[in-house]
Amino acid sequence: MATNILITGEIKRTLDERHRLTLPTEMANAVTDEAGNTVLVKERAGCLSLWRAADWQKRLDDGIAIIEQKMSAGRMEERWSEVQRLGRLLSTRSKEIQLAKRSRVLVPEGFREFLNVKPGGEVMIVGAAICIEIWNPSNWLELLQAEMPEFSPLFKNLSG
Amino acid sequence: MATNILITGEIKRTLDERHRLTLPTEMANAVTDEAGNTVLVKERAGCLSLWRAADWQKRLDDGIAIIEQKMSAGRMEERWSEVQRLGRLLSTRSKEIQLAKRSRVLVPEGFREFLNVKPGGEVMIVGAAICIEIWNPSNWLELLQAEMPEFSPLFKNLSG
DNA sequence: ACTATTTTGGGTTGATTACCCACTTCTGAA
DNA sequence: TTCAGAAGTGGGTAATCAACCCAAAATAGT
Repeated sequence: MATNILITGEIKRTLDERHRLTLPTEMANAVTDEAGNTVLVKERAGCLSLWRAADWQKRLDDGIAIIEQKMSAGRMEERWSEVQRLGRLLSTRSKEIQLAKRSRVLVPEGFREFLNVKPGGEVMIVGAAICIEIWNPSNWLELLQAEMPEFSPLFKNLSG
Repeated sequence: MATNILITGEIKRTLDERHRLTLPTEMANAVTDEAGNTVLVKERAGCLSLWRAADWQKRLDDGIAIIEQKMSAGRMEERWSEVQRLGRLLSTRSKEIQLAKRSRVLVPEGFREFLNVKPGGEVMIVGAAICIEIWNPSNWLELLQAEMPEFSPLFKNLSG
């Protein structure tokens, strides 16, 4: 459950008929904190990510700090609505869950349309260093095609 | 019933024929104070919010403080309109209610048109950190589309 | 005061999910 | 190649909870 190890790897899995998905055990452990909690996040259309709840909290705190900083310059009246706004957006974007048997995710209602993979369909599970991402295969391909050109020269340099 | 924990979560519910709707128990507890009171507030067209009575009071007090501050600095004519505005706010914007058993809210007369959801229709219930909000689904979608673009870059920066 | 209508609380049902177990597949060692 | 253990998959079952329905209570109207 060490966090100082980067989460890596890419694997294809299928979503079962009940919207469940088994993660590679190693990855599952990496996104489960001491309390057994994980946070599921809507990243972009066709992509969800999973975080150790503790790590996510930290990221969130940083975000709040920035907003507070901005707010302190503004009027008191606006503080309330800003906090409200942040909370609201957080609610749509993320949800705390726990993995069944420590390695199976149930993709909850509301996250399903976002991922846009039908039960029985395939997803890509990708380690993204600090979290893992669950991709709709076609969105994943799209991203690769867009980003590979930048990545490729880098890769050439390293191997040359 | 701690206030230092953010209220989060997003869920779709339906309004019954009697203008009632059941909240998730956890959320219901979060907006109910020791005396069992909750305040229902007209937030904007298509959106109502629910507060622990004590928290709402605090927000009101902050608002009053600002108005007093403005008034003492401002001209006489502004006094009246501000006072008038405050009065309207107090009498029409919010109402103290209590949740029925099983965490059921009755949306009172006067708040119904504001929410603009027909009995039998659907609403989104959204945790907004310090309160929970009840949204007309189409207004909710509208807001998300408007605010998501500004929200996402903020978080992108944090992970980079 | 009695009836009709609305409001409120409580019970029921059906769908969803958590939990569990059994079967299959994969991996690595002998 | 075979075997043992781990990893992954599928599915049955029980518990949970929202939506619905109904009965009791409250309110209004005549």
